Amino acid sequence: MNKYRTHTCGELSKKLKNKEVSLSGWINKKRDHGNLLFIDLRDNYGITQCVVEKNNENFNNLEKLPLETVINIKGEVVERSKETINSEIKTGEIEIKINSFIILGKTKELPMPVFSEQEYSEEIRLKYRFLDLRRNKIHQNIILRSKVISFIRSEMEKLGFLEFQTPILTSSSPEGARDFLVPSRLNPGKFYALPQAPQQFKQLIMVSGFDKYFQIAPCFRDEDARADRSPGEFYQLDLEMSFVEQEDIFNVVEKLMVKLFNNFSKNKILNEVFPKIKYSEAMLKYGTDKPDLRNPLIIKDVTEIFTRDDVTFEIFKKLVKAGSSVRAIVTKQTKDKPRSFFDNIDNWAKEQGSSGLAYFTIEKNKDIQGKGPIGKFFNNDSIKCIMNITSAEVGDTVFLSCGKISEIEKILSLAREKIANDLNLIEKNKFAFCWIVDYPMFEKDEETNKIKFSHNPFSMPQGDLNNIDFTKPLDLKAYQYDIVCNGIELSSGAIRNHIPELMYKLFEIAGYDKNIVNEKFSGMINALSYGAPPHGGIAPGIDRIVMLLAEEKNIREVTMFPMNQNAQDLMMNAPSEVSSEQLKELNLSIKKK
RNA sequence: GGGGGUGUAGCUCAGUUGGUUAGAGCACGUGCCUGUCACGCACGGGGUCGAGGGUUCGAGUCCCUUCACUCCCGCCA
Repeated sequence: MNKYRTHTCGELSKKLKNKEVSLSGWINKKRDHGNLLFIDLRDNYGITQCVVEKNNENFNNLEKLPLETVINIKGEVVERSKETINSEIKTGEIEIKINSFIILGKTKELPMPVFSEQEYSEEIRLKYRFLDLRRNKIHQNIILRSKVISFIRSEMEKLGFLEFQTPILTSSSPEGARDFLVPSRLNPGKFYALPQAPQQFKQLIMVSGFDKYFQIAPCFRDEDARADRSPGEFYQLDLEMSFVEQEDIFNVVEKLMVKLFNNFSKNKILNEVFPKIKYSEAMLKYGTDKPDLRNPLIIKDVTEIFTRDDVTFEIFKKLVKAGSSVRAIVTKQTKDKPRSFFDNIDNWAKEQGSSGLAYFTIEKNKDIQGKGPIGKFFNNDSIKCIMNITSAEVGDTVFLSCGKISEIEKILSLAREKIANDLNLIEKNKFAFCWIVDYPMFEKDEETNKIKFSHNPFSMPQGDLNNIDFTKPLDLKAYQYDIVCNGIELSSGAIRNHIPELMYKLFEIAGYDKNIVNEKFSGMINALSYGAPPHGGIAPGIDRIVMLLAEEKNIREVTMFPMNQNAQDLMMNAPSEVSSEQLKELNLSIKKK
């Protein structure tokens, strides 16, 4: 017999009544009646109530144990009387009558309670993560994460994918996020980089003829944190397939996501065939390439209204003349909302750094008229024209933003979310997936005015490969796609460019000459020159998938040992200083400030 | 790099217009209590009010600086 336990704290029932058992776990909670003491013993599997009476020789010692002490108890399984059954817990029909106990792990005074549903400061949670992780909600989140990953592995294997590991120490690449660098001892002055994704390796795996690859891959990017973005490291379901077109990738991922989300959540998937939205359409209708489709609000372009003579809103008219655009969000039947509702939104928009949101409500007496701060600038005809474009009706409110397209896209995208939340328009408990497709190959850098890759430089441009018009690079579309759920970008992927000449040409447009490409992407460009199959893939973010399934708003809630916003591990004290010997070996010196 | 929020007991928080000795719940300690499951009751210990400076007869409260955590912008092929 194992000296620590015969059973776990989650499995005992009436079937074992009157049996002698041994349990080990943490003291979750004590209820001390003076002559009768209840101890809730907790382990990974559940909670079992243990009871001891005054006449037992262990009573006084057990009474003194602080919460979270780890003990082993030996005792008898007793069926509870009807009135004392606790239906909240799995083992609620029995309790253990304690005969003896041993302390296995003492505890100091707790910096944070384990038995409590209160929220605690992030600082204390991260410093004492091992205590935080004992708490039920996050404990279950981490278990869910484990199950999700197993599920994905088994599904991928069923689909014929092979799992491979790729190097963690690799080379820095000029595109993309900041790299984490690792100095090389054997090669003084040179550095490895941690992979931002196994991008080149997975393509090399295809060139090596393995056909279908996947990996639960760690990715490292030295960028600032957000609620849905861990600083430093995160995990992707990285996958790549040979001899495929875009639709083949969609098929695999769509089916996997539907199976996964149906298996791990009760929330309904709104469209099991995910809608495909062109990038340009997404930017127009939602102002972002990661729209939350649960949100019914749609943005419309109404710039033309402000070229009409009968519209007298001179501020916007002047801006439009100078090249600005105007776009609108319409809220249904909001004419009776108090003034404060509208002003609130306008003020909020100003706080976001925009010039605010102009608005008027459509009313009808004899004629149709606009009511509200800017209502008077529009007459019956011009309002009808706006109603026509935006599908607005009498009683609706029109919010307007005017400015450079990139600016109004940004503010209206945020306003869509803000207004929908204020009006409670977002269907909770639903998953709304979509594909965003037809990304542009290039975009203009707003600061330098230079042309750069808009996403992945390894993507295949669309069109007849023998006859691509490179004279208008900004018009080039790529076989590049994102998958989005509830406004969260889950992953992006692409059909890759496997033709070296074409790759050189595209890099040239982005300002990298052949020599740089040969140097920076030597492994890949070389491989593509020796018979590369057409291939493509995608890499859904594991952390964000689990976050959606666990219905958490913050990625730390599904990450076992996360870093804080400043990329520090408060529990392990990372990053930390290193000895001068270590620095010397690496040929490094620290610049004093 | 920039903007917002928060910071008071081990933990979660309250603290009015600047005014006596800074409070509550949980945790901890002591005592009472034989059926609780957020057990109950009584008593007790515990505070650099994030730090520094200023205004004032008087600062947890007002002003300035700064630090920490967090959310957002930038950044994230």
